[in-house]
Amino acid sequence: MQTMKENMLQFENACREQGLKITHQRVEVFKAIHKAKDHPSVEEIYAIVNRRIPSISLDTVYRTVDTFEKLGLVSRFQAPDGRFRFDTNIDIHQHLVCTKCGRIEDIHWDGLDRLKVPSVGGWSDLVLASVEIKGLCEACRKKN
Amino acid sequence: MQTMKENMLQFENACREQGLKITHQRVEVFKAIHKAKDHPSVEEIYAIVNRRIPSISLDTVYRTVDTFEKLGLVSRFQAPDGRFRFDTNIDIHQHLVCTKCGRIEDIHWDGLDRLKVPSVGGWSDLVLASVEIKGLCEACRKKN
DNA sequence: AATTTATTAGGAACAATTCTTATTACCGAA
DNA sequence: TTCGGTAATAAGAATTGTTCCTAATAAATT
Repeated sequence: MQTMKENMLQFENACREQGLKITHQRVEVFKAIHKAKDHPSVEEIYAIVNRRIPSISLDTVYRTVDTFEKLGLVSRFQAPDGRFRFDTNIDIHQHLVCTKCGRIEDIHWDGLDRLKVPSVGGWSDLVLASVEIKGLCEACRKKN
Repeated sequence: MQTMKENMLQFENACREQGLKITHQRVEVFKAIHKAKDHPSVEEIYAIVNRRIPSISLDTVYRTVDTFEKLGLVSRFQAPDGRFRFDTNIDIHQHLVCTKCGRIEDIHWDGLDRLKVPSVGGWSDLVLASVEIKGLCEACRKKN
């Protein structure tokens, strides 16, 4: 577990290495994603950052989040509703998705790690990219 | 492995059971998905069916494909490019995705079947929904 | 064949994302 | 510290994928 200060340093170093400018916008977007625990969408990140930089444009959030993904600072995946969602956890790509409300939660599936990704004729560099498990979350189950 | 004739019978029976009309459009969309082996998108299905029914609208393909999914005749998933793709194979949800060209291939991951989906506090009815493995397909590897 | 009712075509509407262009601001050099 | 070159940004237009709306059409039932 890293502190926010450590995260910021890591972020700034990654930018310098790549010759990217450390802009106000990038700093705030980075912080917003790191603080949010619920896999925010671009729209949600925008709403958060907008409170600190009212002039920021949605497009900037899109571009910034793209940049961060290329730097390996965040991971991106598609929720079943079709929107991109972002995560500072770039290792775990196993998600629980509620079939009712769409809520997404990270999980760690013990045993899956130990399983070797199968080799398939012709294909190379195979890497397990994402695992999605569907179910009913606590809140939705209680509603019934 | 089923013949197309068997598939058509299964399709027609499923429609009758649900009180759905067996329209020209539905028949052609069904055939198109079954013949295509490459997880066609709506746009691609439309292009194929359009050759047989030039007047068909894109919206009809969307609706039809929705209907088929509800009947359990096809499965739908999201490609990394964000578009829906369809598959007549409704059992296997393990896909290889080429990081270069986006090509998608079904695979069967032996061993994954035997793994029990983990139980997570609060959540219920958990079902493994999809597994995505990224890599480089043969064609793209040869290009390098 | 006529009637009923689901389905369709066509285009408008919508939502998420990307593109365009003039303006701004980061950062290295003076 | 100030300045200039250049990457990054704001704003909104454009694009893409999908869904909605309505009058017209065509399955299935009689």
